[in-house]
Amino acid sequence: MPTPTRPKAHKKRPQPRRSPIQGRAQATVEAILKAAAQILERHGAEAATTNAIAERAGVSIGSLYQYFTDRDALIDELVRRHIAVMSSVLGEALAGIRDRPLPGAVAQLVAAIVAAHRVAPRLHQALHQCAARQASASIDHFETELELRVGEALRARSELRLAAPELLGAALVQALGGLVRTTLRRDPERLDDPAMAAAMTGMILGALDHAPRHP
Amino acid sequence: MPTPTRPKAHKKRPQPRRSPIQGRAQATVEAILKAAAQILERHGAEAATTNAIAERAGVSIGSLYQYFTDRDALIDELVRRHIAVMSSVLGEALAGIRDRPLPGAVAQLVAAIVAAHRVAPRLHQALHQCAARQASASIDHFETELELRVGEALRARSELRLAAPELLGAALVQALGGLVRTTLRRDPERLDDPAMAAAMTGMILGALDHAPRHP
DNA sequence: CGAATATCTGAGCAAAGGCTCATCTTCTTC
DNA sequence: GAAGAAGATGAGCCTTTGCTCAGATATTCG
Repeated sequence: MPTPTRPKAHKKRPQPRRSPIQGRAQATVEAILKAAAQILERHGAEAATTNAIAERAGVSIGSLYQYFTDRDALIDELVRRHIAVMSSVLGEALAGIRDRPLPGAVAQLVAAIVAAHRVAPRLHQALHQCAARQASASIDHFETELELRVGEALRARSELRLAAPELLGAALVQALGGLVRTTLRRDPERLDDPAMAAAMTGMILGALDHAPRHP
Repeated sequence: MPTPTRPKAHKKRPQPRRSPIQGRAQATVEAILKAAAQILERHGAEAATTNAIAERAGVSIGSLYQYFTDRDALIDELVRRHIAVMSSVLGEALAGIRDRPLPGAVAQLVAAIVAAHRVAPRLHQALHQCAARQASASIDHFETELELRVGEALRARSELRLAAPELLGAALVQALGGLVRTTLRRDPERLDDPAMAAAMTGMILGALDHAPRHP
């Protein structure tokens, strides 16, 4: 975590908030973010009021507003960190995938997507519901990037001769994402079911089989 | 629409609200529901306050609470109607699917799911965000039912010898649902792209190809 | 018509939540 | 150790929003 909480310039006021300099201020900021994440995970989006966050963090409401311009800025920072973690998990889980033969690579992709969504599923869902515009946009951006990466990877496998690898990549990521999210919400245990992973890899491999190709 | 707005018995008060008898009362109820749907579609979940709904409906806030115990009851009724429409569209689009050979049947299933989600995509999304507990539960229940239907249909095709048709049916519906919803949110036009439908049918057919089977 | 019933009205209450600011405490620095 | 900067406090302002209630208006029907 390089730059801890530099307030952002988004809506109207550029950065009317203080940056933490002393150690205790850093600790305060971390406590606030941790409290927010905990409340979101355990009690959902509606429960994450600024007063509740400050209370759980053990700081006064005034302190919270000394480092975050408003509630949305706080949520934004949380989203940023959450995405960073997911991104790193994803990156590691995807290592070396280019050099593997197709079936194994697909299995690895499935495992990677599952692993990324398992980082903090309830937080993930709560952040989605938070409806901070910037937050939703950030999550969207992250997902789009993953779609592009998969699309490129498919294009790189020239032996497949796919006519529209980008579209297919997006479709696959969105479909798997939907499946994983629904499963996490309704029956998290099920995500460990090997039959689930098998169904997912089957879908991907099958989609590749049936995809339109270049002549 | 048989029973127009009979208030529901869910939380604490059984049905402390009036049922419309005269024609104008019916009209009031319809106006309220229509206004709520319009606001949800055009301005999203947060904009749908009870006061805003009453104002748009051209009735006083008091009238609204004469027919709905609270905001959630109103949302619930909206969800009920929305699901009824989607369900009927789905039912029609699925007619005769059992007697078609597999590839055509799959294409028909894809078309049906797309058609159902196209009924009122923005309303659909807004209702999801509304977070009325009962509302989310109703939508979930509807989706689960569709999953079961697809699962049964797969089991009925005994020539496929699928080991776990129900699981596969659920996975397919959830994956397609996720894909369709994301597409509707990010780029609704894309849903008309034949390549999209092709990708979806490919995923399904492929998943069937690769699915584990009975001996 | 007139009573009874049904419908409608909208000012405003109460609760909730985002956020400010005047004030106090702690730390740094010379 | 004194001054100024950084950090922390929390009562409470202000807005929003769900919802009530006392009463006005409309409809039905003998």
